[in-house]
Amino acid sequence: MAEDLRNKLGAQHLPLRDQVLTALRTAIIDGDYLPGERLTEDRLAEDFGVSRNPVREALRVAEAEGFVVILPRRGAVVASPSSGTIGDMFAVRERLETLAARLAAERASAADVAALRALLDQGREATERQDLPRVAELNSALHLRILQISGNPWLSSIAKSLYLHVQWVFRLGAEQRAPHSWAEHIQLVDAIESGDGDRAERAALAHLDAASAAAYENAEGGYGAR
Amino acid sequence: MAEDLRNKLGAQHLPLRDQVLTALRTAIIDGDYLPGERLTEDRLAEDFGVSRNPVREALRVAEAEGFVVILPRRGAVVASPSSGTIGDMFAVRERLETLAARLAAERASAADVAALRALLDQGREATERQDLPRVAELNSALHLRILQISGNPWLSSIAKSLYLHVQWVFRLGAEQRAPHSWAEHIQLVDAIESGDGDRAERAALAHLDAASAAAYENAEGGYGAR
DNA sequence: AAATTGTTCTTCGTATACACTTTTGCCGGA
DNA sequence: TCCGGCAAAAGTGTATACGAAGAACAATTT
Repeated sequence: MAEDLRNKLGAQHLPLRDQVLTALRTAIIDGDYLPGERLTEDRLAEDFGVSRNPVREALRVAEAEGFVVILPRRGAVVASPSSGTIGDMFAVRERLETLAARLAAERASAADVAALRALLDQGREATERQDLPRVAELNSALHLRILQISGNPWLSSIAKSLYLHVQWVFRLGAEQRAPHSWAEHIQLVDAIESGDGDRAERAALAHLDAASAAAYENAEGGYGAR
Repeated sequence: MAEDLRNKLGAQHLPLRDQVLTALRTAIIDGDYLPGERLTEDRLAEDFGVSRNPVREALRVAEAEGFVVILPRRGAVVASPSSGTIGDMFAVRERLETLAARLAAERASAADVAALRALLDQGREATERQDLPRVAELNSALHLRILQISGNPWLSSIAKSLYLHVQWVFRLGAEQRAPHSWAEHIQLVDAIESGDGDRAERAALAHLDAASAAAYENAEGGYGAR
């Protein structure tokens, strides 16, 4: 069986449109392109060094993901993360991530738990080093991993896109909460390891409530501008 | 603010890519393009009578929505609705739509309830006429409306895309359950009208459990083919 | 029969063109 | 000065063509 499709030449070829999409997302999340900013196709094409076509295709997906808003004949502008309030986002996360925690608890293998523990360690270390961007990154990695362990592809794909927005809100403000939340992560992983779905769900809920409260506090000043 | 952007001339112009996307989705949902079928850009362009560009852009979004799978350098094939099992889908719907029902109960205006009742009536009538496609359509319309009434844009947008897949599974099999489920819909709308969030959530849950059971029964034979 | 080579089909990206809309900036007039 | 309106500029939407590269499949050779 020549099942080496994974290593075929073309399979590892990342189409430009995907690279552009990734670059565009990170640029938006990192605040290089600010909410409300106009994104003309020519400008993006130049920024990324490609032609208009890959840019256009990336823009359509970015729109579907909610990172840009496209008005017919007027072009794309960076969406406002506040549109779709923070509270609404947390309400959905609460439903989704608690389910993920429960499923993960019921299905996690020893290897899965080990991977989570490893992330936990790296997170603690990064926290000690006060490396906030890294902490935020590991925070995302941990949650994404739990989603994946849950084994529910719908959950996983929905939450993945949702989580990019979480990061966006995070970066624009409450990054300093990340260290604080790390203790809750340990509770969550412990609960998953125990295999107790109810307990895992409770831990996830507690974590989200705390994060939500912090986000609100932090948002008092920040958003809604434009 | 003179935010009359909605009624500007160009604003009501539907770009071809959007029309193509809609047509593509319905073609897939209706089974005109079958799971596993190869979709070459030229073929689609010809089918829809447009050039390749709008097709490509529509394909990227369809991929993001999970209706097609795109393999680099090999093109797009229609996804299998079974990928991401039915059970997984219902698990997510349960979390999301119960929340929607609760929020809708808490926020529904009299006009909202009236709109739901109107859909209910149309549904009853279509059921009596044994017009199954129409019943399925109204079923979606009702659920989508509840989502919208919930007022949570995240919930709404996520569930909207999820619901297209629900329809897909539906059409490929369990369409005959729709009439049966109509009684549950009445319960649900009653609960929403009452303003009792808990009760609405319970009604939504009951509805989903019944739908899930029916889907399972119906799926025994059907999917996973190819 | 197995391996190799060619041929063809497609996708991917670029470039170009052009119609049509929106935006902008300028101008003259009140 | 401020206003309205008009014309140029900018930008999107769509179509088309072309070349490069990979994948699929058939033909050929070993």
